[in-house]
Amino acid sequence: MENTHDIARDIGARLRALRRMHKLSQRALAKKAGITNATISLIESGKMNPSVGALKRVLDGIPIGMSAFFSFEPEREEKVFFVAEELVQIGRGGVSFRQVGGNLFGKKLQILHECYAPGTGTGKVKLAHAGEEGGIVISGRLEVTVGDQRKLLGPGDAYLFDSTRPHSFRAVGERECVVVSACTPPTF
Amino acid sequence: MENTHDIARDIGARLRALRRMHKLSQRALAKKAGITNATISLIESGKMNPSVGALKRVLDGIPIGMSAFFSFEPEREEKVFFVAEELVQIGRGGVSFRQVGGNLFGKKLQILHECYAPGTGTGKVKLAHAGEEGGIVISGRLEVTVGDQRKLLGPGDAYLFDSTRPHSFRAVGERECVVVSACTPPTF
DNA sequence: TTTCCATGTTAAATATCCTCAACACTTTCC
DNA sequence: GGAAAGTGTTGAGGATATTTAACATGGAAA
Repeated sequence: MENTHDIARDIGARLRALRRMHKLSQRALAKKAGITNATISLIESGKMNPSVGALKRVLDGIPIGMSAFFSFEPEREEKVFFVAEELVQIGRGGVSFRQVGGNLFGKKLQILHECYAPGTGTGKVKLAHAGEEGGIVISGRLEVTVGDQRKLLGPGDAYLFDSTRPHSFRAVGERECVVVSACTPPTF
Repeated sequence: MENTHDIARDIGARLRALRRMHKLSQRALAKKAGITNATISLIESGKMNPSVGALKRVLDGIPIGMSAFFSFEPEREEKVFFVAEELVQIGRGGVSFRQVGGNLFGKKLQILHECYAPGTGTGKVKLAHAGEEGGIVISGRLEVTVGDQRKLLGPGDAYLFDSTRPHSFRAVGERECVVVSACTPPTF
């Protein structure tokens, strides 16, 4: 459980890194943002939780969008190849999600190797989140529901839609169902 | 110039739409988020600027990430399902690319069902373009070159990298190689 | 009808953010 | 050296977010 304090420190670290990356002093940024340098100091040192409005004004001064800010992370060496065993397991129950890349912080693309046991799925509650997602069925039969549309897909069939539409997945038939899917931006 | 009030109303509208999409009452969401329903009411009606910490906790209750929340926008109607025959053929030579969705104008995600005849590939010239791409090998063996790294991938193995790095693909061995890949943004 | 439970809104009190002003420190320039 | 202007940090107080506890409305069941 991530508490308010952790969030503040996370925000602070991101802001400090970004500000330095743009070669701005706290005062310079504060002036562009229309707030005081003290606020920026407090935010960066993780000593307070800025309001969304205040953060927005600061980010406008850099400039960077809210969405980009929250998917930002200081650079590191990138891992490119992943053998099958390295795909991290993030599913549970009858559904198994194997993700390419362990930490997608700062990434724009999430690719999953999904395996549904017969009759299992994402549950009754529909998912809905920002972004776009799609996939291709490799084997088995997958029932996909998007908004009020529903369709049964077999091997070679595919789907692609805006993730803000409520959606759910369920494997039907007696064989397990394998799907390769992609999301942008990552949602887990 | 966007002022604090506009931001508050924007946040409120997004949150209300998302909450209803997930069929949660203000109180139900408040309980999951660990805050009071009054706060959610005030946020949704645009009467205040929540702190980032408070917003984060609310979004955790939905759940949706910060980045996704700020890139969220209302839905539109479009084609979602594609049977195998509808995947448009855009490959040539020994390589066949079957794309999900015919016209990707305005889309952020491109998903391909790729099939390489033994020994074929994307050619000697390395590709390099904006975006990010990844994929999972379904069958056969694929040699992937990214920058000065090269690796031979088999079924279940995967790759994920920034597309600005020069890269190329080639099927090796005697069997054909099948891969499901994704790009954001689309590059064809 | 009456009661009950759920919804969203709001006033007053408390907790927190944000600013103003000052502080200590370093770098730059005479 | 000393002044001047830069850096980030902190205390006190006014401004604002958040809680507590109530209010008003609406639908469902008796």
